[in-house]
Amino acid sequence: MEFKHQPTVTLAEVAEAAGVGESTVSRVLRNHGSFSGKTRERVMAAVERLGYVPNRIAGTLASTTSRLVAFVIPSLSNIVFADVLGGAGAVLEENRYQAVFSVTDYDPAKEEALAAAMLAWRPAAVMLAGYEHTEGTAKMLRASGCRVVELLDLDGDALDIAVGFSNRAAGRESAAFLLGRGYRRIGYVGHDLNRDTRAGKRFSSFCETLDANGTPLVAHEILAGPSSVENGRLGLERLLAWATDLDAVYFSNDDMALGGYFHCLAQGISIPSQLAIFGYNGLDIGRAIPQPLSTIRTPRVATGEIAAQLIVSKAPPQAVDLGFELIEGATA
Amino acid sequence: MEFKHQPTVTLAEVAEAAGVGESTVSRVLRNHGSFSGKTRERVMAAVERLGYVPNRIAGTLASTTSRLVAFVIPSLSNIVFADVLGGAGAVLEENRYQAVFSVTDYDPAKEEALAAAMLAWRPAAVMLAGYEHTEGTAKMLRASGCRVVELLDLDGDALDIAVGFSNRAAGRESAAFLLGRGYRRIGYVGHDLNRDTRAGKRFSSFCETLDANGTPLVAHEILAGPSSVENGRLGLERLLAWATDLDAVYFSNDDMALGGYFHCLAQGISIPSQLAIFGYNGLDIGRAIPQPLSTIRTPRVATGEIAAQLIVSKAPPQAVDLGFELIEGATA
DNA sequence: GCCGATTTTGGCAGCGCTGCCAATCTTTCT
DNA sequence: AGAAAGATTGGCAGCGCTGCCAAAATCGGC
Repeated sequence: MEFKHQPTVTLAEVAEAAGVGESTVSRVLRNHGSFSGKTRERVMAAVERLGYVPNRIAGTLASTTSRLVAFVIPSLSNIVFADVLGGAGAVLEENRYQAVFSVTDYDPAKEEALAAAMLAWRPAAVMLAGYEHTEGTAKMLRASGCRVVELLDLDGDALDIAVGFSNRAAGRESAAFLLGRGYRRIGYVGHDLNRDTRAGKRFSSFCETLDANGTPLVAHEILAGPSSVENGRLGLERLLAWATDLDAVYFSNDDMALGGYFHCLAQGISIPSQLAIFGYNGLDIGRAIPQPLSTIRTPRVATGEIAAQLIVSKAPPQAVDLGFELIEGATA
Repeated sequence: MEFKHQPTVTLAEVAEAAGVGESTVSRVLRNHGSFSGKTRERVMAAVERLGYVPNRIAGTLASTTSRLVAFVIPSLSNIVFADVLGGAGAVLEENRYQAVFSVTDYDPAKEEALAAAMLAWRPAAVMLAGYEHTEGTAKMLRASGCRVVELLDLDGDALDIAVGFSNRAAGRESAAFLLGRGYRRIGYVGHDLNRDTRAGKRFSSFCETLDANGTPLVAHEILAGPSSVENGRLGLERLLAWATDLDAVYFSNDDMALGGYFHCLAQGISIPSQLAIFGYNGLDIGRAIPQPLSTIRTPRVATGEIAAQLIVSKAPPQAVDLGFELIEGATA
């Protein structure tokens, strides 16, 4: 059994107490339509006296319009999604929208199930990470008629709105930067790419760029789990165990790169002279370590904000490229 | 204007298509009550054919029971709350509950407004951080009749359910640990304590413990902004500028402590011989740095999980102490 | 093949609010 | 003062679903 509410004050009771009609109370409370100043006062007094809290469930049903925005994100422990959620949440709050979320754990099947559960709330919009959805998910979203926002990726075809940046471009520019600095024997340390397809896109375009330069990737180490500092450390340790003459390593993101950085610190490998390190995301912590991390800063909070704004303002379908910024730190 | 849905399939249409009554469809879909196997098949076929997605708004209204759980948290960029949210979200998902959230930015007035907005959704429970709420918030929550869970703090009186651990005990044990290691000239670097009252509790009981030992806190530096690695670095730099003979520094949390650690690394201050560092939270990254951070590990994910379980299982009012673990790293 | 017990069903009144429309009250203008 | 134009109101039918209850179908045993 679900939780059953104790009897609460209803709009009808407020109307009764204020000696006005229900619709009048509704108008006053939503500040919509016209009513006199004294009516307003009487209604507000009754609301105050009875401690009335409007029932949004009923309101949403009656108006068949929704101010819910559903987020279906891969993970919350990954700061990236927390940032996006935070950025979007702030904008939605200002506009009296409500954010609902669920976490897929990078599992497409789970994404489909959760998206379906979300649609049952008849949200104004559903926000998801990236373009890689099951066919069922895509079909369901299209049929739902609600707005769909795909976040943090622009390499693909959007269902409706897309906000983010190109991961392929990020991979490409990372490679170009390292090549420009003269590094030639480059390795890669990453986490599970089947699940994090955006990291996969970065990696493949990174490799293509190296190939085009005639200096293909020398070695890579891919760990099964999610990205983490510890996995980054471990990954670099393993990579260096057999690829002994690397001059630079590209990491799937800053968490991993920090792990690599710490490994070097602990092993006395000097950065960047012996080994250069390059990350992805531009986390704040990367700027606070003794040698600021060379990385690409992504507009995570802005992605959430813009996405929310587009929904709130009922913008037409579009893809918004927020770009990213390459940060020349001290590690590469 | 809010988003208006395109006409969707309703339960009545499914009933019509399947040639059964509405209540029968409802029973089959919720797997509740009795119905024959062939009826089930016919209903499911119609559902499939029409692409029916139940409307939870209507269902919730009709049943006056809710499977929404509202989170009112101070911040999402602080990993602590993201962890709690993640832990709770997983459990709620399994039980077909839905998480809704909003972010107060550590502002009690905003918390009150957001709590009110949340109650309008008639959630089964509201989860908040700690005990420090405005009187209005407390009154509203009590009157709502919905379950209330206060998280991450046990030093105070719970409105209904509390899940977490004692921040005062954490502060005390941190002090005792440092004293036990022989440190006597101890300083503190923290972030805005008026807003983060849990950090405030740790700090005050930390100081009390030092006082009781006859070796009061030597110096402290409190930064205005939120906790961050950069603020930790800056805070320690400032502290050491005038408190030159400290032998240990207690930080308001691991983010700050990491900043301090990096400052020492960059300045060639050897840890812990010249200066010991102690944090709070037990973030993973603290274990991946060359010298594992000495800190207190808090059960953040478990806090969320347990809180969600108590709500799902309709547990009676109670305070659950999940404790914490002091980690003897290499920095103190 | 009939009767009571049990399982399946359908009908329909709400859940609490909003949207629409008609009714009432004020103003304003001639 | 009388009429037209506006400004305020209240009534009430839903929004789509669930809960309750009675009706219909099925079952079992003699």
